[in-house]
Amino acid sequence: MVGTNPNNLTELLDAVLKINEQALDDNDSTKKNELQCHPMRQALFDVLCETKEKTVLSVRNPVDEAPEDPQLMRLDNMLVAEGVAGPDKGGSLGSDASGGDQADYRQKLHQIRVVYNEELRKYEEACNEFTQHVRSLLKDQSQLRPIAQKEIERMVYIIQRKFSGIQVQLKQSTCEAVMILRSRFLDARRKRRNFSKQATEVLNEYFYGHLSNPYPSEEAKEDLARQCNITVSQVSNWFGNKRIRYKKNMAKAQEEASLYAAKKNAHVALGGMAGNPYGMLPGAAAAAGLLNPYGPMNIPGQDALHMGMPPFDLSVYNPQLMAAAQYQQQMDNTDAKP
DNA sequence: TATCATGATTCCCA
DNA sequence: TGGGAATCATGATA
Repeated sequence: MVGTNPNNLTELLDAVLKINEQALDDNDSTKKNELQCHPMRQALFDVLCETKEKTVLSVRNPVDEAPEDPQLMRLDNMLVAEGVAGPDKGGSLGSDASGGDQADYRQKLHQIRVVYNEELRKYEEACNEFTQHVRSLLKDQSQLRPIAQKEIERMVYIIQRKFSGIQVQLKQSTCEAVMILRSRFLDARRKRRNFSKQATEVLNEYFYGHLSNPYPSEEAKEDLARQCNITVSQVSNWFGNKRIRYKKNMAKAQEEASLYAAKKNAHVALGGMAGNPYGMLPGAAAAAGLLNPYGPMNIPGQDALHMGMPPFDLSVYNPQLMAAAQYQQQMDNTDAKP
């Protein structure tokens, strides 16, 4: 409690009441000054503040019950994880998303980031401006009525809590926008897009070139993925599908196989032995373009292809053809199993 | 618009 | 955990 002389206090209260009665206004500067300069002014001010503190403000004390808002923390964490808040990570959908989608996703995420930061900046500006305004207003008011610094701080805190609610809304709607964007692009992952013709060529060449063991190693998959400009998991999917479908539709697959073998062999015939992965003899390779490369198998139209050609089995010279036969045998054995 | 082709997903198994 | 098999979903084509 502030130490005061009761007589002086009464005198000052009288002065205040007198001033109030006379409806203190801007023109009454003499009275104002009188009040401001009164030796007991500060003492009375302190007493009134203390009383006010005890009677009114003790009922609610929000500053003491101010734990960190868990919702806000969750939103903050999420925004940082998604790359909207904090350092710009560029956004990522994981390895399954195709390159074009990734870029599109990143661009849209960047837009959200820009809008979010802009709104956040505006919010902070407004919050500061309003807080400052209230501070100075209360400070002015404290000239005339008992407002302690503590009360001003409390008021500022209340204002900031209110603004915090707006901030939560902003963060919430930003999170929602990111979620919508994310789900849209993850759904787009299911959108099937055919690989380029070149990519299919590369994959088929590898498949038919390794028919005896059409299971590319991780390194081979990575290499194929690079060549085809697709992901390793797409390569795995492709080989998984290809093996199954080759087995299911052998006749058609064999036609395709002969096509690829012919293509490869024609290339070898032109280019000689250099770079021939199958080690085929050039002469036989040239013939392979006309013959069924999967000799031991039944290929539609095989007889026509053989017309006028000596009846020899190319697979003797071509490991690829041997491999095809082996794979065929393997498939037959698998199918024969109960 | 129906049908086929094909990339992706899911479930199960060794 | 990788692969087989079934299935889904969508693109391409007649």
